Amino acid sequence: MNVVFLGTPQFAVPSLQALLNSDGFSVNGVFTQPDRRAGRGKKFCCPPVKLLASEYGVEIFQPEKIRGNEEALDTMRRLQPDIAVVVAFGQILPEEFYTVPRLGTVNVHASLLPAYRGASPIVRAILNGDSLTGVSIMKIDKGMDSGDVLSMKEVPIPYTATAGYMEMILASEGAELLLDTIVGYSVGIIKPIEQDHDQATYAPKLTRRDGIISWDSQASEIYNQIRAMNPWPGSSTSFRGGKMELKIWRSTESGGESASWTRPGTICSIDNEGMEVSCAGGTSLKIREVQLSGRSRISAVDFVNGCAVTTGEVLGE
RNA sequence: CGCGGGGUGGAGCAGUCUGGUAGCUCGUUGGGCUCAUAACCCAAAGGUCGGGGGUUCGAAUCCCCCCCCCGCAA
Repeated sequence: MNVVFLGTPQFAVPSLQALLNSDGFSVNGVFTQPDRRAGRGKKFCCPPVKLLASEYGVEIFQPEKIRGNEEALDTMRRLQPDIAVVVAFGQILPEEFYTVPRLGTVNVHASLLPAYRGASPIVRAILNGDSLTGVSIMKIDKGMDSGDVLSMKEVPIPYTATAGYMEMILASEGAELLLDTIVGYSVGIIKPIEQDHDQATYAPKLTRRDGIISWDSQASEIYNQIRAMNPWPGSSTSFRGGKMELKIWRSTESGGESASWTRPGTICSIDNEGMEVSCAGGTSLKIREVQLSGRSRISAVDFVNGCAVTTGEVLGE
């Protein structure tokens, strides 16, 4: 079966790899985002999908925009795919494009649809403290992740999981499910099922603001935020009147309690595991790993020793 | 040529502007105190200050080159 693949970041790599490894499929072409100047020094940087595709000698296309692009449409027709697969491509496809393949175009989405439609389903699930998520394979339609679902697989979210970790797990689960699904779909065993649109929820793209910690929240909420914003954008807070910008990479919910009159953000105790910070409602969170801007990640203990942190100092101001 | 921060005993930092062979917290080792302790007290070990070159009587500190790490921005 001929396949055209559309994807860009690391999350899409396992799916492409699975298709390339499978005997039943022939990847005729790969669409991915153009190389961007990115990173320190603004060097050109290839999308991960491009690197993998070029390793296998697959034809690569990097149109700036697919919408309204006759050349891209002609290319798609020329490749004569039986099916197209989209995994975190980063562009909205026009109808005349995704309907070119005989079997249409399917998408791998990292949530149990219709929950968390949109750009960052994994992060939002962790942010909300969910213990269950999954991957869905659905048909692309005009809406945002609103197409008919072909298959889903549930995946538990461990209590300590970070977004980066779940992304890795879901990428490989998605790849596995993708292969089974398009095989089943192509022979007619799997039928598309319409989503319950009334139940849809949305996962908007992250901004840097989502990483700013408000200590006036429950410890559990901040704990989830710290996991969800790892590895990007990280959870940050200011310190010592804004002279220091502190990122918090790892915390544990010690179940500790702080006096309810303590101002949120106050470092109420320090021991050889980290520092206990008071949060809303008398809850507290143990900070274990931090990073000062311009420096590497260090343990909270090293931070305390190096910067002469004392109890009573307040984070977030 | 995107902006910026940093590389100092095992760890994390100060000292660099205003040159004079290095300091803090923690850790390590030994000893003491204690019923006892990741607590407390005393002592010790441990650094060619990222690398190279230059200026100087003298460079962690000033000048030039290189390597590595990180934050922002994308």
